[in-house]
This record gives sequence, C-alpha cells and structure tokens, in this order.
Amino acid sequence: MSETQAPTKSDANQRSPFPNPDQQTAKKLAQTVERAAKVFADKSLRFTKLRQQVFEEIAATHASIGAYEILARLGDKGTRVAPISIYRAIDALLDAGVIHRLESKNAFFACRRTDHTVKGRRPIFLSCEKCGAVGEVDGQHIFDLIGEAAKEAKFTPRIKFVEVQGLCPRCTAAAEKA
Amino acid sequence: MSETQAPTKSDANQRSPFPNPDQQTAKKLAQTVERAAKVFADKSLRFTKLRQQVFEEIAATHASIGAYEILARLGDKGTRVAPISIYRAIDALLDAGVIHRLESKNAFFACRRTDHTVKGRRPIFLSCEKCGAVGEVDGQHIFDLIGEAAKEAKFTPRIKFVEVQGLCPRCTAAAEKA
DNA sequence: CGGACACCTGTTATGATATAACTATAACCG
DNA sequence: CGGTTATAGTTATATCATAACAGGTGTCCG
Repeated sequence: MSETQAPTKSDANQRSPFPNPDQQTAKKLAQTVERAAKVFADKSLRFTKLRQQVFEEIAATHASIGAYEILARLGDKGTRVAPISIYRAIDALLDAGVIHRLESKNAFFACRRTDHTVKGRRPIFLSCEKCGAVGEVDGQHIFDLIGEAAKEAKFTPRIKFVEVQGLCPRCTAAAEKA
Repeated sequence: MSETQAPTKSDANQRSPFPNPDQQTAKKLAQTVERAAKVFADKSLRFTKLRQQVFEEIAATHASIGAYEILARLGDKGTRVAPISIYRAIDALLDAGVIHRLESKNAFFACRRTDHTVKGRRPIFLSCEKCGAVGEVDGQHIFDLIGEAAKEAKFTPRIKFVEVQGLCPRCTAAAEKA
C-alpha cells in the first residue's frame, strides 16, 4: 500500500518520531553517542566509560529497554557490573536528558529530539505495544494545559508525565492488513 | 492564615480533588465501600470479602498505597494472604474502575469521582510529593489533544495517562509559609 | 438436586525492578 | 601535591509482580 512512508535520505532525526529501524546503522549510533557526549560536555558532566556503555545499549534500539536487560547485554560483552551501577549510570543519563524513563514500563529509551533541551519544549511519549518502539512528539501545548488544570486545583506541579500506549505507524499498518 | 480553605458541611465528594483528610471518617469510608459495592453489582461482578478488604485499605487513605503495604496492613489485622492474592484483588478493583493505578509510583488509590465512569470523561492524576495525597481532576480536553498529537504521528493510541507530581494545596501553603 | 462451568482464592516458587550502606578509586582544582 | 568531590565497586536487601497448579465457592440450568 501507499501507506508505507519511504523515508528519503534527507530524513532528519527530527522528522518522524518513528524512523525506519534499518536506519539505525553503526554509524548512526556513533553519531548519537557523539551528541550525547557533547550534551555532557556542555553541562560540565562526565561522560564516563560506564555511562557511555549504558547509553550505547539504550540507543542501540528504538524500543525501550529495562535496566536488567542492559545489565545482561553488557554482561554478554564482557562488562560485568552490579545492578546499582547500571542504575547510577541511568540516573546520570536521565539528568543529562539524553535518555527518558517510560514510567508505564519501568524502562528507558534514548532521546532522539533536541527541541526540548534546546527550546525547552516538553515531549509526550508514544510506546508501541507490539514492537516496543518509543517515539516522542512535542507536547508543550499539552503540558501547558496540564499546568492550568493543576493550577485550578491549587496544585503546584513539578514533574509531569504523559505516556501513550498503542500501535506505532508500522504496526498499525500491519494490523490493518490483517 | 486565610489561605486555609475551610470546607463547608455541604462540601461534596466531587468539589475539591484534595478534600480535608479529617473528613475521612469511618462513616465516609463505609459510604465509599458501599458505592464500590454498587459498581460491582451494577457490572455483575463479585465484590468478595478479599476485594472489599483490599479496597478498604486503599480507600482508607487519600495517599496512594503499594500492594505490599496493603498486604502488611491486612496482616496486622489478622488477614494473612499471599502477594498474588492482593494483586488479583487489585486487578478486579482496577477493572471495575473503583481504584486507579499511579504508574509513576507503582501504587494505587481509590477513585473519588464518578464522572469518568458515568460520563466517560478521563481524569488526570495529581500526586503530592510531600504527603502522598492523590487527587483527580477532569482531563478530557487534555486527552483529546493527546489523541490528536498521536494521530499526527500516525500512532494508534489505546491507553493514555497523565500524571503530575508536585505539591497539593495544603503542602503548597505549608511550603509558602516557610 | 446435583453436576457442569466459571470464577475466585490458596500455595509455592520465582522473576523483575530498585536501592541502602559502605568501601575504594579516579578526576578536579587550588 | 593534597584535599575535595564525583564515580564506581561490593554486598546485601528491599520492593514490585507474576507463573503454575490445586482446591474451593457460587451460579445456573436441566
């Protein structure tokens, strides 16, 4: 069907929240790691070996990944560390904003946007129940509304979460064929 | 200070998402349980002893409560059950809609609204980081927007949730004094 | 009534997620 | 270089959740 969006070569990181997984080449991953390193540098934070290793495991998939899955994958590669070390690395990556936590799955995924760090816009998360892929789309207008709703209730908001579970474009298309 | 909102006697359940805890008398609790029982009856579901006990523990506090905390409190009262039994009861209560799950805390709280079951409006959750109280306010317009944002990304939404962590009215007032 | 069926609970075991407390090492900076 | 702070190692444990199977209870219908 013509439903399939064939991404062009110039398809920027930001274009689709659900890029074709085929694009996740080793080269792409290296670039992603490079960007993360820069974020750490800009904030005068240390992008240590362990943090980089953990980040690479997270960034190597478009799906969300649990802490113990990261642990296992690092283990397979010969890096044996304790759970707590993974969690500490994750905390640092979260603080830097290069990964996000998916509350509804207790799992993590790499941030592939720049606008919420650069322009202060907050994203909402779209998590595919079939393939696990997670996408982010801008949700600043939604967060603004949430802030207003909280204010009406005399509630002082600090952290807001918006998560959606459903089917990503590819899995939606697959389901419609069936 | 005049900040303190003195709730009137006619202060309905629905009025404020953060009612005064003092109001949570034994009588109130009994009424809440009665309403839950009715929801089960209306849906031809069984409000069993265990489910009622679990619901009572959840409804007895305005804060969210974890499964193992429920387990412990029932244990103190002489009802010794396995974790799985608590979770099964929780599942039934969630299905019936008389409690909600707070994803960001892996905890549960009693629903004190009727409009989303009756009128199909979905609430957003406001969770106090200081006292643990959880309030619900209508968020149908927010969920509508989220649906639109998902649609733009060609994502098929199935489950959506919005959670806010911050300070409830009382804790906000307390913090401002300091 | 009593048997079939669906639903609920008990029992045991285990899996999955997350952190506490303390020690040791590495990086940073005056 | 030496003190301070941040990071990571080590060990142990807390917390959250479900699998698998056996036994019991309620309901409905012939």
